[in-house]
Amino acid sequence: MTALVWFRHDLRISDHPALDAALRAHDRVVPVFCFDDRLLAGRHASGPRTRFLIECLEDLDAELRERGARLVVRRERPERALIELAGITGATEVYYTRDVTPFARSRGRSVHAALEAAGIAEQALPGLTVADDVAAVRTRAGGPYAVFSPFYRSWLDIPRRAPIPAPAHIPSPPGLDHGRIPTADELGLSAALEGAQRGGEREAVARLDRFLRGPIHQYAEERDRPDLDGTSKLSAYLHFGCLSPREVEAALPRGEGPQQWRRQLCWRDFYHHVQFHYPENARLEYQVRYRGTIAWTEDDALFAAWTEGRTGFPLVDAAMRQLRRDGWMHNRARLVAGSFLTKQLGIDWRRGEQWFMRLLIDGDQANNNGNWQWIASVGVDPQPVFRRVYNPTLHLERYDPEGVYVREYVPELRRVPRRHLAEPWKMPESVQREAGCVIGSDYPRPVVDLAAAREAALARYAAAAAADA
DNA sequence: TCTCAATTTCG
DNA sequence: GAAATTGAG
Repeated sequence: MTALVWFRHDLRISDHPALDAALRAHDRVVPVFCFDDRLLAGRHASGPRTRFLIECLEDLDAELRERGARLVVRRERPERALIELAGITGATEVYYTRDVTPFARSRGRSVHAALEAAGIAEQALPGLTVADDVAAVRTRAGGPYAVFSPFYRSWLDIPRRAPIPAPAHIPSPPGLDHGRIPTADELGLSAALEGAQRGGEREAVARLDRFLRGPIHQYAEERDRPDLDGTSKLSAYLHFGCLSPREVEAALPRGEGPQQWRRQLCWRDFYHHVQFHYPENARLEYQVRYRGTIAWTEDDALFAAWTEGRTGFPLVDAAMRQLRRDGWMHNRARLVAGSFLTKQLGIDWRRGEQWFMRLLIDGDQANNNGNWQWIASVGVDPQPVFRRVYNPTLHLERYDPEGVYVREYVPELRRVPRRHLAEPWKMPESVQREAGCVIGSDYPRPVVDLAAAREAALARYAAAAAADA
């Protein structure tokens, strides 16, 4: 008997419950990946992320080949491709990893209908999150969670399954047209980013090992420092499932750093929980009082200054240029950049969400949407608005004290003395000339006045809440 | 996972 | 007088 394993963002062979279950129940297994135009050209299409995906698939195919199989690739909707392949191979069942996003679920329903009509069985297995079935976690009152801390406490108590080792051999039917992984050119993708990470399970494992041997032990102290290499940079690998979150958790050593990092893994599970229970969050504010009530600023010039990293605030500009150069941004920088767009500039969080999705190689619907709603103060885990208006000047002093991060990504500021880095517009003219950084020509003047922008933001939210009441 | 300013503590 | 702590928003 033959089974199909439908890969999506679970591009690994280690701790893959669906692959494991298929191998246990069937003599032959056909691993399949479908390039779906709805994703490649959809609202959240992304050249950098698709490039990373291609690398993940090439690596997965190499791992499968070492075990006697090939990745079967189709440029077709899974509703069609899976039925066709089942017909050719005589497969009686399709195995896949359960997903939570609205798109994955509606596509899943189409696939389900097609498989049912064709008389093919299906098996959905866990593997997307640390805890199996995060959707099932309930508060005492019986509802889904909307606050992180209590979710975290419950999450710690969820029983965990043992990680499953990678299979040694994957028997696959011979003579199958396995297709080909398209190249970046064939998909019409623009040039690769300068600093992008390389996709694939083997690269992911190497990075995880490096992180676990060193930086994770300083993670509690260094995680908010974009100038240090203190974070795991595993987000893209987790997004594409090159790493199993459960297996990663099981591999963590003891200590405060690992514990803090595990808590970050829980944020990921939390946002998957939220995405499952509140699919409308994909487009609407979780907090009903802010739906359609905030008077966002429609200013394309300001938005462009933000995306291009020329707001005049060094930390924001470094963050936005890091995104463009590397397809990745440090988490603390994401919060500062997100706070700046939505609060100080007063621009709709959805525009920021979309921009991030376009460039982030770790761009993930559940996490990105959850974090944007969080920093815009319109989502779950609510806090008073004023608590999430971050001051980019103070954040620079605190989290990039020597200016290493800012100087790396904003070369105009490289020769600006340390004491003027946070507020370069206050540099005396002689120092500006000396540093080769004349404000207004070499580096932009600040696009807003921080104190006034903060007050305007608080007023904007207060007016929105009042309008709703 | 804040910010700002007032207040207290310490050398 | 600077640094740490506290409290309000």
